[in-house]
Amino acid sequence: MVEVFMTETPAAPAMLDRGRGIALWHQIASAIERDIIRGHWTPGARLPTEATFTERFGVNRHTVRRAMESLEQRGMIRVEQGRGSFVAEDVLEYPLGSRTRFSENILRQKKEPQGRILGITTIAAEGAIAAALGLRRGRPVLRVERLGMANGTPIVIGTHHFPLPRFEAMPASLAQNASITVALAACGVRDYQRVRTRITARMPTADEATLLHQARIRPLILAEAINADAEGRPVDFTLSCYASGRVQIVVEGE
Amino acid sequence: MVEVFMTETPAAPAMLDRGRGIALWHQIASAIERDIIRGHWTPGARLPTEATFTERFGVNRHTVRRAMESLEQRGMIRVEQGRGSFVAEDVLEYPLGSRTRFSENILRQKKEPQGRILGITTIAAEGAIAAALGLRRGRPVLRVERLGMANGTPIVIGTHHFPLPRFEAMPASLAQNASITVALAACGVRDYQRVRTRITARMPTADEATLLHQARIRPLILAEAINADAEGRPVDFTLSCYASGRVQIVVEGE
DNA sequence: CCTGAGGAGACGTCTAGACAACTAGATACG
DNA sequence: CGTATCTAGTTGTCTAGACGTCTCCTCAGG
Repeated sequence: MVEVFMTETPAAPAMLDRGRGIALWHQIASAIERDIIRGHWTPGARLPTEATFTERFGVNRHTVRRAMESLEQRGMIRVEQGRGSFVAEDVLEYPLGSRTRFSENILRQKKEPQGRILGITTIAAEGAIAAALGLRRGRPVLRVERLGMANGTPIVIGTHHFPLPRFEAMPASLAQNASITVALAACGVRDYQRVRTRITARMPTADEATLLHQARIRPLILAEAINADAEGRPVDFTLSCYASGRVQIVVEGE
Repeated sequence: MVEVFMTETPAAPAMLDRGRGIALWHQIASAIERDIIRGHWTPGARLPTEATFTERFGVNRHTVRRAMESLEQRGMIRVEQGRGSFVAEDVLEYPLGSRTRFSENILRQKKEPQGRILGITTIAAEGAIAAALGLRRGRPVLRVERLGMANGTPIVIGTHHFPLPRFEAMPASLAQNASITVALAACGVRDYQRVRTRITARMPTADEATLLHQARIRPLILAEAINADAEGRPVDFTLSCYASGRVQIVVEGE
């Protein structure tokens, strides 16, 4: 996770009004909230430590902890033992339906979708991949690893599998536009639909945690999905890893 | 409010497992929760004091306070400075619509409606009463004060005003059945509808607080309503006081 | 170069005391 | 009999210290 330390000083100790009927912890919470709303710290940014706030506000550490607790209770910040406190980030709602499209999902929530191709390799389809795509084991498939982002914030790592040679033109398209939908169109698949999605969760690898800008202790949401073309032929078998702290899967009735 | 002190002892200090990785405050909160769920304390009952729990569990008062705070956060209990902690009570949803009927509202939420007539007097209609009922000032009206309950718990004090002599048979009916709807039917009004409802809030008098089993610091929700018969003639002008901690008015579009 | 251990930083828990603020009940006075 | 005051009970706030637990980074050894 990208952690930002702002240099501007937030609310000064002078702001605290002892004996005015408003608890110190409440004043401190309000001051921190004001700075968050004012943009001193952006979503995801790490807040100063308890010790720092203790010094700044000139109060006991437990008083600061009481203030932080109230902010966390309101969903404004996130406190993690051993790591620090962070400004809460918006949780993205990610609907999974028959016509799931990454860019559309992101645009619908007024965010800018971006994609970055992490790697393209050709592998032999085995096990679940072959089964899902209806291929004989050993047949070649194009494996595309893609990082999906919303407003520059990593959201999902998608590992796609496309049968070859049908989709051999994919790499050329992806080189110009990191959109799976556009690349599929370039290969003659102008429309496709979700056949099935399976959702589970697991802990991320170090690389996945780094790519998704999340703590290694934060689980991933995994979605295993099959997409088919208009004729019902499987075109894509995808394994997606979502940053669980930042994405919430919404499964609607189909 | 009726406050009940159970004689049975809840979770004993022996239940606490120090050094087992589960925080003491969490164990205490779970023990209290278990006793609430088990029925040791009924909704509305006052819980033992912080000092009592401190003794029972053999821990510091702040540890107990941390446990109580977590229970309050989950809506399981209600903590009031200077008074004590109470088991939270279900909040009754009370819809106000064109066909508001006390008994139907209560039954719809699977509770047993009860009524108790507090008093019946004849007064001269003045001010708002005369205006609302379309009467000349000074005309006699029957004033009926009624306590509405759900499962024996007081919900509302309703002060009804019925024009005389049209409703002179009301007392006889109410003597047998404390139902306003039944009494109106006995006087020939088989159906009626809400004309208008005005909602506001105020602090209760000592008597009202006692009747509604609530603290004097807890405000009342007031509803001022006019009901009319099928011909549109006003039949009832009602002032209702609802226990705000136990009732939530739901106003639907008409 | 990779892995493990150690140390430093940061939050979590528990104890303890003191005083503030609120509430309820009892008592006294008009 | 009603009102005001006082006292005791109960929760709220703030301070303070000590130690536990988690995380991350650095360094040393294989």
